[in-house]
Amino acid sequence: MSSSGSPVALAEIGALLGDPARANMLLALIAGRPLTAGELAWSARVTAQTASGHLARLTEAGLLAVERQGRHRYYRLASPLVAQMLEGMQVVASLQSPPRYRPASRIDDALKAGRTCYDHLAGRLGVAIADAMVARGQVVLTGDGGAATPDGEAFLQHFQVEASTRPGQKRCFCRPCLDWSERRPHIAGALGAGLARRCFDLGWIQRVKDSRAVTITQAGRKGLQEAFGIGPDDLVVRPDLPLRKAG
Amino acid sequence: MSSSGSPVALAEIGALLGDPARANMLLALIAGRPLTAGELAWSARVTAQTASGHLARLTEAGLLAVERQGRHRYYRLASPLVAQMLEGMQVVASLQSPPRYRPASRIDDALKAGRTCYDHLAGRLGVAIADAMVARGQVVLTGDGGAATPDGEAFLQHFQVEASTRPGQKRCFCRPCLDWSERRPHIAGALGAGLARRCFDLGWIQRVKDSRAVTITQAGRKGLQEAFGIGPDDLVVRPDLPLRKAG
DNA sequence: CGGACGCTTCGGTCGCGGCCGAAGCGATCC
DNA sequence: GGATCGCTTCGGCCGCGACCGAAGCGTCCG
Repeated sequence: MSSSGSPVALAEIGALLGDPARANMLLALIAGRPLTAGELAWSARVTAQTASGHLARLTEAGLLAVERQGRHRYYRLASPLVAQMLEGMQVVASLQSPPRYRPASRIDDALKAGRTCYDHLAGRLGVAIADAMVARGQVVLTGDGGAATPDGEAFLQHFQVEASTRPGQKRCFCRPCLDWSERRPHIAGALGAGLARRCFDLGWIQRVKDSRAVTITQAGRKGLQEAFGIGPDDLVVRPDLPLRKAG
Repeated sequence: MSSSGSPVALAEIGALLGDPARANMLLALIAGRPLTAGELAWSARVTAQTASGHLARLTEAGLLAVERQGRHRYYRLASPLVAQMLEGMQVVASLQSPPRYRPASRIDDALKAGRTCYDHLAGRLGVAIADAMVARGQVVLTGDGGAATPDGEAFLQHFQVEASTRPGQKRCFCRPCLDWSERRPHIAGALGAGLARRCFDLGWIQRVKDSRAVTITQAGRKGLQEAFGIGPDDLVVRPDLPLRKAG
């Protein structure tokens, strides 16, 4: 009854995300692969009946979409906007007070290692490429923009990246995109998309079925080393924060 | 304990935003003006002692920053990222199930009418400008990019917008930015910033003190009509959704 | 110095909502 | 057909946390 947009609605979304079980379910779905109610119950560490209630609420709120298939029900995020919202919250969450628990991550190490972010690369791989190009003076990234240097344009031509390098057209050529898992920017825009496409075309990376994760092939390791100077060390997924004691 | 980034952290952020009182406080602060604990208590419709507890939690979580000034304590959002996160959630919230209550908004009508979004214009005004330029074939907007047409570049030169129109440099020249109050895109990037700056320089719009809201001057109404063909009707702030019954 | 004011801390009440066991329902398999 | 499986609904328990009254603390004023 008081302030802006829709105070009630915001609180409702917040309350929905405020329960650990529901948060776990949503995070499990952020990878893009539809999951059954049972799988989501497992990943939220609750019984099937509890999960069922949560899923009903999330679906009714429009955050999830559901599809029946035989005796299974497959749930997925209702829209990319939901994924985007979750990533925005993760960014803020990761800025929070220091260490904390450090819940060991598992399946999503694949996503941290490398994934697509719509049409460009993110995760450890995406950030490594961005770092390499910046370090070599091929690309400049600012707070909310970026550009290729003459050196960079030459490299792109040689690397055969297709991205209307003569910009001013169609879409943003180069901009930073904050990476929630690395907490540092990777390259988005036409340049990011062109780089990603070229890596796929060269067979350096492959999509994981039904997921946004990508894996680096043997050829990819060699190629990334030669083209960008990215070595195995640059592709190691580090834990969220350094451990106090070794595990 | 299961999936990605930081499941616990996400749930904590969600729980923080899940309480109507806290959501109201954050929304009251999204305008950018620091508010005292008492003002926030009022806008959340709770007593001072209840508000105090909420504010302590929000501050300790790193969402708010506080500054003592005499016997007052001024609270503000700790970072633009927090505002961004809230706007992202509002976008999702506004996509939710149909009408709902429609809590009458008041003070924030000013924000809906026109505001700055970092360095460019948003709200009804920002969207009206974007619509006008698109309709006149001066600008093309795509899902995540955009560009000026030759006609558009001529207009910008005539309108004396300073924005390294020869792009490829520094920052993204033109991209759409989803407007939570209008639910449609306005123009961001160097072009958006240049347009905003020019409107300020011409005295067409003025910043509201300590707020992101902007007001349109008398000269502005005339100028917007002449330069963009934006009439009074285009600047009317419509209710969140059309009313069922007229009020 | 006393009093008003802004804000926080403490203590106790109470209701919302998460949880699971048991039961119900539909689909699948043999 | 019966057995099994995936999921949902129902009912009851229980704990967390939002709320306010009262009291405490620091600041400003006359």
